[in-house]
Amino acid sequence: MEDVAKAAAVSTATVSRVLNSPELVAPETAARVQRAIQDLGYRPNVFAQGLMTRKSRLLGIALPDIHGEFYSELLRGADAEARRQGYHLLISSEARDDESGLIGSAAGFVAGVAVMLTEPNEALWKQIREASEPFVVIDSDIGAAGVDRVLVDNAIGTRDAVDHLLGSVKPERCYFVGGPRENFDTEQRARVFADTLSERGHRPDERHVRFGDYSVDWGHRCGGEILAAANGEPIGVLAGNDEIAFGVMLAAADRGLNVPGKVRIIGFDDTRLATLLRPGLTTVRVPMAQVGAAAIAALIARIDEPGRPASCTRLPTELVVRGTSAPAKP
Amino acid sequence: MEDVAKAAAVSTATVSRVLNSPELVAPETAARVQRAIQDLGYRPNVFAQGLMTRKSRLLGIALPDIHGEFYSELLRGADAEARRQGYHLLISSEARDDESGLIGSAAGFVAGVAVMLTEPNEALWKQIREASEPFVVIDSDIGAAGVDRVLVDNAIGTRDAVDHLLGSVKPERCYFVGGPRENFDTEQRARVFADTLSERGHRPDERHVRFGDYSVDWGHRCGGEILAAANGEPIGVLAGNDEIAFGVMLAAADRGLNVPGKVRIIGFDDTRLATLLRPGLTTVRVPMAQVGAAAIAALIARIDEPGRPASCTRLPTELVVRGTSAPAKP
DNA sequence: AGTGGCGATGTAAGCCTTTGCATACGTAGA
DNA sequence: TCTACGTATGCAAAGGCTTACATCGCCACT
Repeated sequence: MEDVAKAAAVSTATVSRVLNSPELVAPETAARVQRAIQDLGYRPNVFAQGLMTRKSRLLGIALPDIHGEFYSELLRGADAEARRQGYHLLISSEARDDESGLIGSAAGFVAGVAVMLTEPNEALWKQIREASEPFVVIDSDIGAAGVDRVLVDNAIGTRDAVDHLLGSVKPERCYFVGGPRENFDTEQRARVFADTLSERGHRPDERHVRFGDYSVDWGHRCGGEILAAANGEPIGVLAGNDEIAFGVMLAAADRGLNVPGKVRIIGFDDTRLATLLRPGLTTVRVPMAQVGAAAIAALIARIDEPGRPASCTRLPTELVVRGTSAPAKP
Repeated sequence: MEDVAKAAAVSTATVSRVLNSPELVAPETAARVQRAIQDLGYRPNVFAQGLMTRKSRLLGIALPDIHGEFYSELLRGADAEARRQGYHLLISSEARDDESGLIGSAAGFVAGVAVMLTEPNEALWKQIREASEPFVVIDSDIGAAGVDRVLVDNAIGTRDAVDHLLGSVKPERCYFVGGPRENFDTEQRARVFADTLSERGHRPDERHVRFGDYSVDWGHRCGGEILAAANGEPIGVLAGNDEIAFGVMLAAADRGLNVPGKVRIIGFDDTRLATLLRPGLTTVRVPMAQVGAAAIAALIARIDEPGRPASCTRLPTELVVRGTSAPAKP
């Protein structure tokens, strides 16, 4: 920096000002300094900057698990947005509640953290609240007040999915095969499923709303039980994610039941799998990349303006009709 | 830090030493300082540290594209290893060759960068070489000399796959349906495919070794052409990745050809898709998580010991036999 | 008893920026 | 012509840490 200052015949203070508040410096001087910067290939030292300003252009993102395309899509959107705004993204594959987690160990050198919480986690939640950095929460409804959040609006897609099912299946024949009971998304989807069905005249009981995990295996197993109980009458299944839906397809195949003829299946997430299957899986699209981008955008907004009121972004879900659901009645 | 020093009745220098070179400090003093650190919840300022030591505990990882589980698996392994060694991981979804890429923009505050290069990219390569940080290259054979590299040993898996195919298909009936011609992996796999077949008595021509892209669609299309030319005789296909393999399965299904009866198919990568398909896809497993971990390990080794000779880690691939290939002859 | 050396600790310089305050100059208004 | 103010720039402190060098006991040796 000193070299630049010398080359441009100014003080280091002016060089700094050219970089940080150009409006304070005379245009000709600024131009001269810029040239010197170019010529010497000067790049400010990030550490010194951080030391002075106590800010960094680093954002953390903590996911329950970077696994599968679901999260990679989220990461993709988040990274794109961060980059667009001149930030870098630090990842943590485990939203751990101990020191080894991002929150604990990155404390102090990230400007903020986006945390994805898919299940209640008191310890982690406490740790986040006590951290000094700004943060936003992804996909979690807890700790609602005064916290920036980015959510998936499961209601829209779920409602549409149920109505789509009801186009060709009786309400009593509709099932929801969810993921883990504690999972926020599954929980919401289950509730909206039940509510929508109730509005349409049939309150489903616990045999119609099932919880397990997000695996093909669970879908296969649960699908088998449901089909066994259905006695061949056409049924509709809304799954908690695409893998479960695929499991249900497998269960139907086991019994030689045609999909969508005898069993209409709708997945959730619209992962790659949904497009690959034959017949193509009707599913509810969840815009993960947008969720990631929105989270980063919200985080940066908070960093730039700490006093702003807490935001809550809801990204819409959307039913994507493919081959595993009967077409709506004409 | 000053507070800690005061609380432990030592100087800040001693506090620093306790943290960085405990062997220089008397055990009792160290204990006293540690207590003070605990009590006051002191955490060293990363920026100040970086300013002094010109080092950071940040590692960059640049991928061609963080997309799909292939890369997310890599990232997972890399992050785990980085965390284990007390580093943080900065991601870049695009290994761009301009300023906006990780290499350009993170220059100066990462201790090193792992770059994944799946195709030749002169500009990026040049940029990397000129960067001041240490770096390791993933999956790329270029710029061989003096550079740390982590590679996938495609040979083992490809050879095994070909031999597996030859267990029930004539050499003239074996095909390779690859991804992009320039892609390092596809290129290697194609070569080993051809070599192995040659050793077994049949040099394949360009009709038997095809290039396209890594998509289901290409597999479908190319598989269709191959099957059309095969006149119903049993054939074997080694695909450049699992998606292509799936495309070929689709092509077989179009023609009502049984898999593995009439068409034996082997994929590459062992992605989730391979386990989900029915029949299960025989495929060559590529240990992506290990690749990521090895890359980070190599990077840290280089950082710790800049003078060490360049390393080259080769992770083995392994044939995983499932349902789409005929069982080997008894 | 005197000295050399070693282990433990303190002192203070320096790492590179940012920024509050001071300075210098020029201009407009009185 | 003088004052007052605004604009462009410089000066220097501060930010938290590491580390070379200095210091100080203390023990072992001559």
